[in-house]
Amino acid sequence: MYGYLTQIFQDALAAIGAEDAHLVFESPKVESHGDAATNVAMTLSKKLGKPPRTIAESIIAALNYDTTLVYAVEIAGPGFINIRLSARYFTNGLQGLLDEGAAYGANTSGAGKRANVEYVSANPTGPLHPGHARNTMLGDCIANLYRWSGYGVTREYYFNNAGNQMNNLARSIHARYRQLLGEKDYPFDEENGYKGAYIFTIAEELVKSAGDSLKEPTDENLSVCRKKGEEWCFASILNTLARLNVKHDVFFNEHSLYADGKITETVGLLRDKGLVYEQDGATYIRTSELGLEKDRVIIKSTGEPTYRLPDMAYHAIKCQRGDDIIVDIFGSDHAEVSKEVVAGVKALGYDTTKIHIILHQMVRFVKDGAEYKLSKRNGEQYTLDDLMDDVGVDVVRYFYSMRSADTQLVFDINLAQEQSDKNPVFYLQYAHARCANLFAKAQEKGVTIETYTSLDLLIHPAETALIKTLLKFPLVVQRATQNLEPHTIADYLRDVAAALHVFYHECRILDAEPLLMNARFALTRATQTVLKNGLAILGVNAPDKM
RNA sequence: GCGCCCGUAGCUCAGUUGGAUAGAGCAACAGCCUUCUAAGCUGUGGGUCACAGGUUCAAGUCCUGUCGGGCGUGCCA
Repeated sequence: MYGYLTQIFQDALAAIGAEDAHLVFESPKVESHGDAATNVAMTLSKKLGKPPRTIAESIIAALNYDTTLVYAVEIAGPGFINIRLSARYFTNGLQGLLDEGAAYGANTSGAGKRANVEYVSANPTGPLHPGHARNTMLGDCIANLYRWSGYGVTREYYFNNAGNQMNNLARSIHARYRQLLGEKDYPFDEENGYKGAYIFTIAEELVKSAGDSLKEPTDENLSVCRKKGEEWCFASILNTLARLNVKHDVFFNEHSLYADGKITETVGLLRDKGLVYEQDGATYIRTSELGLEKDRVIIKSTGEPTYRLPDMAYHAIKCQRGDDIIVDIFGSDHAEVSKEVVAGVKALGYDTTKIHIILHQMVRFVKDGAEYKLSKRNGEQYTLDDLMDDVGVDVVRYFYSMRSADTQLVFDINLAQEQSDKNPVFYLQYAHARCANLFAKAQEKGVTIETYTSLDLLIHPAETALIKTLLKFPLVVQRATQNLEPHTIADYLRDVAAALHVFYHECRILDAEPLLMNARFALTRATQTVLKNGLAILGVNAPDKM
């Protein structure tokens, strides 16, 4: 939107010998401040040793612009330069929007580059619960943003089907299996075991397929339980993700790191750097020498690595792949670990500046005004599937995408369940459906709109306000990508919907004069396009009817 | 104790990388449907931006401290 302005201002700045100035435009909150404003004169004050307003005057004097696009340029306040654009500037932009259509909002800043986004990465020890959705949505939307910025994107899922957690799963299943065979008092590890009802489901399937042949808790039988559990849980997770319309390109099994010797290799490399020592039978990494709080165990005295070590080996592999950007999504409980992993990978000599770690705060659930616990004492648990059943996929996707990652978000189950105007996602979808409905109505009446010819007629305040909002979309996408903040898309789309509703309310479309009707349909199509494209980034449907 | 994240309207949250008069939704109140979808629009009330200092032309935003919350501080992940 500020492309032309940037160009003419850069020329003017060069003319006064300040070509390296930091030039930024913003859209003023107050209408009397014009359509675009820059504080560049104030930022130059110190460097040039002149008062801001004087600098602003010389910039304006050096400014050459097309008067059919720029209506007025003036100095205001302490030294702001306010620019008022002419209607033509906006209608040109609107025409560009219509020409780009489904691609409007995309940019090519990532052309030829590759981004790897790792998210979800839940181990196959149970169904996904609503807390997992935050990680999932952040990752999925960020991956979408990279795609809109022209990157080649790989969506990756890292999982571990070995180790302690899986052993617990196997023992839990086996205990439930024995209980189902009639031994009601067969001991279940209440402290470490998985208490969910799904464990009974898995055990029941084992009873059906294997009878009582797995009765003894031998390594062999437990391994059958583990395998069955893994398959069941993974199927459950993939099914949930499919409902959410989340699809990964790569599933990376932690176990492969052992098979390929990457674990031993990584320890060896760290040892060569003098970063490894033994104590009390365990192997430590000197993270305290890498700027962190203390040293950490990477191999337990039992000989098993802790989660840090495979994570380091995994990230080393990710760094070797040649992606330009590597994104990891973690809950804030992984904050310390992620620092350790990055420090370790950096110590191995990799460029860790391309690793971006998104830490998100936890989600609290509220129902009927009180804290809602996802897992009950009796082993029953509220899953992400349950949540989708209760509120719908679009609501889930939107609610988890609408907040910044660093807020401790409160998920109000009642509000999400509300199929009414209280629910913010419907506000956006309704706006899109309204646009679609206008075209449907036009078709009914036999009105055909093939080309848009008279955009200059769009001069109603509600129309220009809407156009201005629509033209910000590419900038919003760019910023959201750069900052890895998908929630700004959700915020922006609310503005678009609000502007559309005002336009719809104040301007008749179908019964306007033919030329004006044509122009208003152009604006309607443009709005529909932005809503659809924006919702696509969030992965939320844009229905034609509601 | 220490580290990280946070504290903005009654509630849930934005806040354009330090800009002009701090915004939105919900909740409350008052209006608008014989007219393209009222899941909409318009208006009103609601704030010591946790608190105290500091940095500068300018601070919700940056720095320091205090208070309050979350998460870490495992040879769990």
